[in-house]
Amino acid sequence: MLNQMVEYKHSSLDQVFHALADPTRRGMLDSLREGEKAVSALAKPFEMTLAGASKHVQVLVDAGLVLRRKQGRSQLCSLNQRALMDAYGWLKRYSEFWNRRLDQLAQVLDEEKKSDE
Amino acid sequence: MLNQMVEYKHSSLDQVFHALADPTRRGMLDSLREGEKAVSALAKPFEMTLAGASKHVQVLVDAGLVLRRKQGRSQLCSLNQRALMDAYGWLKRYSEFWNRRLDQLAQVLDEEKKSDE
DNA sequence: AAAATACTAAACCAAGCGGTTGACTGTCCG
DNA sequence: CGGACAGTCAACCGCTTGGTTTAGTATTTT
Repeated sequence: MLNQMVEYKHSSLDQVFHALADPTRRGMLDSLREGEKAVSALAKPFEMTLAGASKHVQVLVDAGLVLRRKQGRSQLCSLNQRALMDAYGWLKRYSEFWNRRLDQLAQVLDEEKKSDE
Repeated sequence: MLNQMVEYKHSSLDQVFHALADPTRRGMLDSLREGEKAVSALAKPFEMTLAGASKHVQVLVDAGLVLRRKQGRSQLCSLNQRALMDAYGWLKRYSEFWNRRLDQLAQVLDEEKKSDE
């Protein structure tokens, strides 16, 4: 529980977006949408040593995007909603920005249409 | 193996998320929501040389997040919707993933509630 | 007990990043 | 015209990144 609180300390958006900026890591997240997977299973689709893949997983965990739990000699990974939603929420403001602009545009076009008639 | 990576290779998402991973650049995007601004105006809030800020703007332009047009000796920058929406769209899949999971959870809880009654 | 599996840690390397300075190109103004 | 202003370019610097190899620790299998 202390872990959970400390996990998202400072400016996590830096870490989250950085983690998302790599195609291997985005591929791993995609893969995790199918369910919990071991590190070696996540690594399989990529031409890379296990050690390399393990480092990518660590980046995802540090960013709070992925949770890891030990089971036997495996580390089972799963998606963590929190950090993804942080990034999603940040971008949402821009979606709202553009929807507003598009609404304004629609309004302008409507006015023009009316004055045409 | 590499085939499965092809989907993400050369992806502009790399550039977009990389651009978003820096607080200075996110600050510039925020600033641009107020409207078109010159590079020097974008640079002002940050303790940084103009040359440094100019490089950040270049990263945003390369990622397709910002448009630049010349006016006199100024370069006027504005938000570009496309790349932001690419990133937003990518993350949206995870929002859908979690909504689905939450729906399932709600359903399970509903079932439990019914059998309690 | 021995061997195989699933990782992580550490050291290393080339390439890239964020930042600076200094020189340069245009553009505006007195 | 000659400065001042807005910005980019190029070289450089220290640090980080993505990848490797090699070694080591648990854990499972035989």
